[in-house]
Amino acid sequence: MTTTLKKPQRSARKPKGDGHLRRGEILQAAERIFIAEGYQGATIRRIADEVGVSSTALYMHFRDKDEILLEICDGAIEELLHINTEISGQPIDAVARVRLMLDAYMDFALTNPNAYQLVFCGPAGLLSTDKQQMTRDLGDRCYDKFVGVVREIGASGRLRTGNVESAAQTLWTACHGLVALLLTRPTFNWEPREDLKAVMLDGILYGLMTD
Amino acid sequence: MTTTLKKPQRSARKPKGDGHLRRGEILQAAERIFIAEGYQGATIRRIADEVGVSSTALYMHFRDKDEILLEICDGAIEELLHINTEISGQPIDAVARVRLMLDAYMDFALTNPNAYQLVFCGPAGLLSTDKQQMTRDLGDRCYDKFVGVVREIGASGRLRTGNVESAAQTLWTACHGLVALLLTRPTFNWEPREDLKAVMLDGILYGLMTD
DNA sequence: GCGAACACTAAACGGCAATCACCCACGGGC
DNA sequence: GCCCGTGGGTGATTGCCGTTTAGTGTTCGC
Repeated sequence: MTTTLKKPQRSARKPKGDGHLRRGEILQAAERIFIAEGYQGATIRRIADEVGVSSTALYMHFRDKDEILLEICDGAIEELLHINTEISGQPIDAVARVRLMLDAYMDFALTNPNAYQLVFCGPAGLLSTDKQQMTRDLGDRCYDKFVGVVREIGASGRLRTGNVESAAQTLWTACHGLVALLLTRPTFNWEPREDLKAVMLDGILYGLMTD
Repeated sequence: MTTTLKKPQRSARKPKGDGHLRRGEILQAAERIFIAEGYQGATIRRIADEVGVSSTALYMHFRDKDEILLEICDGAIEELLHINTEISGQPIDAVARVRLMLDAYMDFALTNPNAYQLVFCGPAGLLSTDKQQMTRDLGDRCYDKFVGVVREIGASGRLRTGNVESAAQTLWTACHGLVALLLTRPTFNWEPREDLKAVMLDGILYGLMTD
């Protein structure tokens, strides 16, 4: 029991100079490139160059490329979860909380376009499902916060149509559609973003719930 | 054995076909693979193998890979344009026509998932804008048909909120959001598709227009 | 001091889109 | 009957990509 442990020294051994910093450096460099140039531009070699190490070195700290980018996305989504948690606890009308959440969701997408697209717009097979598990869990927790408030509305009989789940999924996907197309088709002749957000929120909340 | 033959077994090489026949063969093979395996799976080599020619031969008939796949998408979108044109001319209430169009749009996306994702969900920089010109034009004509009907509704004072353009864009993007997430996150715990479509259409039409 | 773990590297692998330098059967003008 | 331009075709190559392998020097616990 007390002997022949595989990794006892690993934790006992204090990380020396560079080792424990490297991971953070990689994440920072990857985030810069990813934000500036998106998924296609954030190649292993570019990131490694930015850090000043060989591309192989990245595999010391991450299993593969997607793990790096998804960890960046996780950071962003944690922010969203925090926002949702805060809104969910506010002592205001449930519909107002739903509106705040959806508004924050759209703002989140527009402020983190590359992270949002990677997580929510990525073609079905681009990222393998199991690698996304962590990110998915975070997203699900955001969704759960959201459903909780919609459930309140349903419990007080204010859902105009559908059940709680279908109403929540409709609200979510509608807002997703707006920001997704704003991001992926920037050359389209869009009305002002704030106008579209307002029309979307007014319309869909009015359409699905009663005051 | 016969002599003086360099490559007697070269029957693998296709008999010479006229240029335009070969072009059609390539499109058909590409469509099969594209439908079955999506953008990532439809590589130049796979398509060329399927046709039975070298990968280089594809560049005789198409400028690059995207031109092949976009031409497939164009065919699909032409169908949608045809459907929209038919609906647009039907002698029924304008709101009913809008509903039919949106319903057809979502059906189109769900029956042509890969084409839909390539055209409407593709990350901002995946396909260069100019290569998509033809496809974009087709999409715009579909949208124009749609806006035309929304304009009728606006002209008769039945828009509850926003102007014609923002209402049309809101309706379109909301429906896009639903099908886009249904396609890209197939493992999510969705309500039945038909239920979601109904709640979305009921909700958003009720929210944006009066009867 | 020594062996093991660590942080890292150069080189290579296989796959991708795209390009290059050819090759050759065909058909019209001579 | 011969010549030759041309269009459809090819294998080799380029230059990316993510990832793997084998190896190098430094450092640390013992």
